[in-house]
Amino acid sequence: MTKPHFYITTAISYVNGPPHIGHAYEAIGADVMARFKRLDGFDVYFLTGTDEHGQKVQKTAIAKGKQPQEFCDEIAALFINMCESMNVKFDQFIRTTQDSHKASCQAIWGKMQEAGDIYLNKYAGWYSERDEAFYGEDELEERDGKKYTTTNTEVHWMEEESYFFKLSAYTDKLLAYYEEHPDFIQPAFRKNEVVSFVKQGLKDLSISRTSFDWGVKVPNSKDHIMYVWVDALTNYISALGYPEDKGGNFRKYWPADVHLIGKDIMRFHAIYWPAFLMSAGLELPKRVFGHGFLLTKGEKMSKSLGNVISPQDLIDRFGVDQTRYGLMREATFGQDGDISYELLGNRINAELANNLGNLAQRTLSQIAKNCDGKVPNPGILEDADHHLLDKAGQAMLIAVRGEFERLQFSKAIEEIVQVANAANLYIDEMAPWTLKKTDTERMATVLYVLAEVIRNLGLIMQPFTPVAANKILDQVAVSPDARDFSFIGAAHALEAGTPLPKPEGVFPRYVHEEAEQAQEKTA
RNA sequence: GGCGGGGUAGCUCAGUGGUAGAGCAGAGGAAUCAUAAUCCUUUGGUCGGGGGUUCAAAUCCCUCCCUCGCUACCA
Repeated sequence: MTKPHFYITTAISYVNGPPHIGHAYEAIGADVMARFKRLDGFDVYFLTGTDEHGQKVQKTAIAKGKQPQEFCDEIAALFINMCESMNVKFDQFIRTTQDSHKASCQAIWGKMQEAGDIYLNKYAGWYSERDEAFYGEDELEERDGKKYTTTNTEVHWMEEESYFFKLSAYTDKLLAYYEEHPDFIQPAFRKNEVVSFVKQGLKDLSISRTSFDWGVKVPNSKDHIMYVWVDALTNYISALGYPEDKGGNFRKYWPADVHLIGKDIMRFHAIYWPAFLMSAGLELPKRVFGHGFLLTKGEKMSKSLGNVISPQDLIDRFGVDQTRYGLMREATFGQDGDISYELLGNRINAELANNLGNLAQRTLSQIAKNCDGKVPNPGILEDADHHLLDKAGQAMLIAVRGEFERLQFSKAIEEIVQVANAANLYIDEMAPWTLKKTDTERMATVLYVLAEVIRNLGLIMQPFTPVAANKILDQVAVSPDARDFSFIGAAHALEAGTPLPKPEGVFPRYVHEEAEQAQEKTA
């Protein structure tokens, strides 16, 4: 039986600076999704990488006395390290300076040209070198006979020969596509924005430059290089081997199931990219999902405000699993979310340490002490037992899967937390510590049911907290080859008598700095 | 300016005509297996302002205020 395929991508990160929390957030989101799908029986391909061309990169490199490629190598390494430190397991890290990528860009360019969608003309306008962008007259202000952008960078009038893409020809085709594929753009409110933008009518797009040379050469042209979009967006297929497809990955994984991107680049993925693909006669991705940004105390993070929370800060403070969980939990994916050390710390303590971690610890330590350190032998199950087991089995998987289909990670976690809640309620009602004195058989049954719930929780938590979830599974002696989601539920329940290792906490409480300081004072 | 979201408990949000809800935070209690964790109870809101329709409005209509997003070539 062949597995269904699932291809997920993040945006490729521009190498004009080291990774920040936003990059980590997106990478973790994609990784959580990829892990879920792998565990749920899919053949997953997860792509991320870096966008390395452009005038800004070239200039920054030169300013630092480096060759552009050398500079890109350094920054790309930082992004790869960030993924590793966040336990983000991609299948490929693509870089747009790879030869294979360049060849792919030239191939899709050729296709678009064959379709008659590329023509040569002149692009003229007010250009800011620092921003690498043209500005409209209305976006500028004049001082001392010079023109400046609102961000206070000087602009010059520039005329440049440029290849154009006939985006205007795709207005109706795109609108029809959105209509026929209502889930193509998500969240839904982003779709509305895109549709209303396209409805205004689209202008042709300048897709080449001659003013610098750090980019992919336009086929059969001496001095044109491709400009951003054709180059950057093509990574999603160049990574799969388009056009030769020697490894068969393109055939296998394209079209992508999800392009996971930031809300700020929605337009490029929901308009330009589909138009390019239509022009080249290629299939369109199934879904483009724009996530929100992370704010802190309601404000954008910025160096000048001094409120930057870096990926490394979070790992140092909370740990990798906790950081992944906290980010996926605290914000609704698709909307902006507020994070702070306090919010994340509270969330981690309330849900991971107190609710889930302590549930495992209190159950397993009772088993260790009172059941000879083996999976207890259950007697006849009562209604309450069945009820809890059902809730923690297929029902939980189905509910969580439903949330994953919509990339609602926070809601998925809510479903899981509810099960842990129910288990805490159950353990208090059953009070196995009392049964120990009155009815050891019933105690064994209760502890068995709880161990089984913990097994299911360990399984379902793997996408979010891979290391800790697997430690939990180790503690209930689940074989490494019995950890995908097909093992959730009663059919693969724990076997009585299986020896268990000594229990150990997996989600330590986070002690807030304030509390730490207070402790030092009293000490 | 145009178009589109929001404004409900301290915080995050659910709730589209019929006695105001959840989680977290706060308060009190129970229990003592456990990571001072858990469980129970509980304080707390003229549902942005005003007007209207209705037996009845957070929910429908009008108006005003506030806030956020989109409004093309940095990514």
